[in-house]
Amino acid sequence: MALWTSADRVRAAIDAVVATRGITLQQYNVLRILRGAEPDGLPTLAIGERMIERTPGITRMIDRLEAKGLVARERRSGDRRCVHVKISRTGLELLAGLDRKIDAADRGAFATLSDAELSRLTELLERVRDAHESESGR
Amino acid sequence: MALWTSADRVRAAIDAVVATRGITLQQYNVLRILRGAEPDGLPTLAIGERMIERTPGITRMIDRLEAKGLVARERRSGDRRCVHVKISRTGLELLAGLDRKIDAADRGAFATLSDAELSRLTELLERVRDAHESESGR
DNA sequence: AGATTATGCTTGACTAATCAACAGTTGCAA
DNA sequence: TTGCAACTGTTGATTAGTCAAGCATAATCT
Repeated sequence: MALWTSADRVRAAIDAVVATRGITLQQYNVLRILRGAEPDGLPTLAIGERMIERTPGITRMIDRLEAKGLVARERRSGDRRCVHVKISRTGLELLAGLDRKIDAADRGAFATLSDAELSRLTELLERVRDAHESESGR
Repeated sequence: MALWTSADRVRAAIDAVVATRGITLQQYNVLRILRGAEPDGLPTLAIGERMIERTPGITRMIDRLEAKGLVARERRSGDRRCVHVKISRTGLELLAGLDRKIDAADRGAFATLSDAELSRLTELLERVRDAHESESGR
């Protein structure tokens, strides 16, 4: 319970920040992933692998992001099944405007912990997560 | 990120267990809360306070649980605005059939941590959560 | 080569969560 | 006591996530 409620509190705090620019936290995460994949872009499913959502959800989220002009789809030569998704200039600008605020909110969320406590927390959480690696298949 | 992904992994593990009885994790949590409130039952919004969800979600979740015969609504004398929700016999039986499996899944989810590490993790998480108490209003 | 299987993504139908607005009830104050 | 505000739920509309099935393309097998 402590795990779920604290995760939700932090989520709510960060969500409030990204909501000021009209996107959701999940969409923000996708944009961040795509920024990290510049300038090549990433196939749709490769984005999904780094996220919590299932495949069809990714397709529709990309739909919404594309409708907002934040990303672009592109069929490449080579494997024509793949759809490469690239973040647009507008998308990059949106992220740039959000970076500092997110950083502040993130820092604020864990402000009660010292640096040492924060690393300890991260370490324990990663061990819990990684223990599920094999079973859950992700 | 470690917080979110580990929370989701644990959620998925527990969710898989309750899904075997046709309910969601949130519904399971509501039933647990109501079992804890026996034999009085609880007003609808009081359930919401102990959960992550917002108010309208609670109403509809109670709708679904009522449709399955797992809970019952009852207007009490006294404050006629309140709707008391009580878990039914069927609901209690469903929980009873789930208890051990949930317990096992829960234990399994954190099996990589020693008891001391688990208490440390809980303590850190609670501090993160409680730090948001004032701002988020819950 | 041709048939079969696997991959990558998309769509449709369904379920669920959220926001805004509402109705009934209560409390409080002029 | 009456009128206004607050509280407790509920509903409608919108948006989003999930499963199952489908289409196109690619890889594999004989």
